Amino acid sequence: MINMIQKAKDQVLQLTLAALHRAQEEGLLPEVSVTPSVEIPKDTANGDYTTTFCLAAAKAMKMNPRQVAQLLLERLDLTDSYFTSVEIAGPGFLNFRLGSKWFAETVSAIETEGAAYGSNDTLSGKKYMVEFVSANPTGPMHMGNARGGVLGDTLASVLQKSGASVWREFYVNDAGNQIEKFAKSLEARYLQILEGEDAVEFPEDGYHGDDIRQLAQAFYDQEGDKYHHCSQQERHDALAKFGLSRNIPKMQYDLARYGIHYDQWFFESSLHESGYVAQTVDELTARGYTYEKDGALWLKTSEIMAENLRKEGKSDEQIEKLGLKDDVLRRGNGFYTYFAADIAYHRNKFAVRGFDKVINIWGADHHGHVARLKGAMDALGLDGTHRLDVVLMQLVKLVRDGEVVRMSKRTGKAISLTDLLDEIPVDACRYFFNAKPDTQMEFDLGLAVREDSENPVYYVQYAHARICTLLKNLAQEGYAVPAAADVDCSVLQHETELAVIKELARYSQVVQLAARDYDPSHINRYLTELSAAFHKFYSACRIKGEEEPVLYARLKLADTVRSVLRNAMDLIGCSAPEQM
RNA sequence: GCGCCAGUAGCUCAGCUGGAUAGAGCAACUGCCUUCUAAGCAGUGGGCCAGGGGUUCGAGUCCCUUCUGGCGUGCCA
Repeated sequence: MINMIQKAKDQVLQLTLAALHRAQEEGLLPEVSVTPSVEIPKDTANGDYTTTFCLAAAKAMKMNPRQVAQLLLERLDLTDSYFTSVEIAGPGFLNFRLGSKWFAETVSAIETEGAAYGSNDTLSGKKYMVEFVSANPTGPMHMGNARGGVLGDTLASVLQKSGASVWREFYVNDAGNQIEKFAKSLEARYLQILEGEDAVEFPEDGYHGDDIRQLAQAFYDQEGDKYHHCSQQERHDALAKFGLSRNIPKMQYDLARYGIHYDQWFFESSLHESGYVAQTVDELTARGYTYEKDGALWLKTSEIMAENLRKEGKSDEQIEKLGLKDDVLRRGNGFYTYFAADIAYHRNKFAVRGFDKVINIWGADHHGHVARLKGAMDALGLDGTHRLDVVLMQLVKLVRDGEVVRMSKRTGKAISLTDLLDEIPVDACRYFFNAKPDTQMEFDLGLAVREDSENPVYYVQYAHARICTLLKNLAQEGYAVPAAADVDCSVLQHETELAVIKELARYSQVVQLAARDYDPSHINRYLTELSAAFHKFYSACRIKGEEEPVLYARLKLADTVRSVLRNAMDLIGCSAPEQM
């Protein structure tokens, strides 16, 4: 849990405040209530760390920022600190430059922490669930599921690295209307096999994909005409059960090919069978949040949401304009809606299984559902507003030869996740889909297929492989990687060497950012930047043939990069090959 | 109509929640392998940060507004 960036920042803060107090004791500067902020300049010409304190405080002090900076500068004592110099720059920045003490500590910290390096305790003790993909088991998964799978899995890893205990879950929608539709579609295909294509009409709103035909055929191969003349209910049940028994393992298999494994596959049907859905609806009724109208039971969604919006400071007029509507929980025909089951499911996550925080990865087309579900949790006294977070992921736009490819289960023309996996290496898929959730992505199939050395993942993998070979070669010559304690970091003076160490130090911060933003793409960018820093170092500095202190220091540096690259590649589920 | 997300180089995207001259990768062009992996490095060209107002020492970042794209607004899931 060592964060060298934070340690450096804290020290800049302390040094600045100490100088400020000295100046104040001497009566040269007035008291102000401005907290110094410490930043890392984009351009290292402006130092390694900088504080804008003088700029921010000058106004309150009614003084010139540079004048304030000068007074502080004269009172800054860098003895035994991480820094070797400070200077005033621009309108009044105080720029600090790191010295070898910090570099040595950084290398040593990474060695000490090993595979745990990068972890932090910001979420320690918290019980998280990440629910992701949860694709309908009625057909093949599509590109959006691929994105959601990668995103959810990596996010879960990032949260774990931040100290949380994380449960990965797939919600199987094996109940309700779409299962009915699934059964009817299978039934039509099954009867077509028995009676001929023209004898049986296919339902207009059924699933038209070839996978349905194949499932019906497989069912026929197994059961023959056993379900030809039975009751429709019996046939439906048998077909749905058969279809799911084939589709779910298929999904598990495909996700496993991506390196995605769940702690639990949670079945919607279990909530209905145990009566938990009915109980949950009763609980809402008991709390006064439901009413009956037109034979159906409704949830007072608009009332709950309006209350939440008022808490956020929205005016009644603004709320009025939203045209909030209530939702049906139990239909006129007595069946519970998907929404009712979903409320029960989330109640189960909080009330039964006790997760502190639940994160759902949903397609952006479900965004209308977010506030309603949170509101329903609030109504149940489970504080959905703060404990339920939904990451909305923009759908992937498929493009082939400049033409948009629509993905729809019904047309049957969609490129499935299986096809994708057959065409593109897993590492490339994981790296590509591990992108910022809320931007629309364009996936060019033509490009993806021939994506090899152009893919940024290879840039990172190459850096890793390069180091591994290097270490092997040096080992053969009798040069083993030294312990950090035996390395003299002060010989590392080249700009590229220092840049590598600064990059290495950023890792835990990056993990923390990814966890905070629910955006694991921070890790991707970091990997690219660390690799770039290494490649630059490698081009600028030789290792073999150097004087021993330099050779060993650089060897240690290369090995440290290797370990952090490996660490971060593991985190996002990409392999780090030792040779390419 | 209302709501959510987005608009930054030719393309794909960063920009650490307001800091210094807006950055990478790809594509284009120019150099660099008899010495640790050239799947690399160094360099060149490329920008009204969608438009307009505002807030302040300072705005790609915050507020208002217009435009463009995606999605949503079911007794579907």
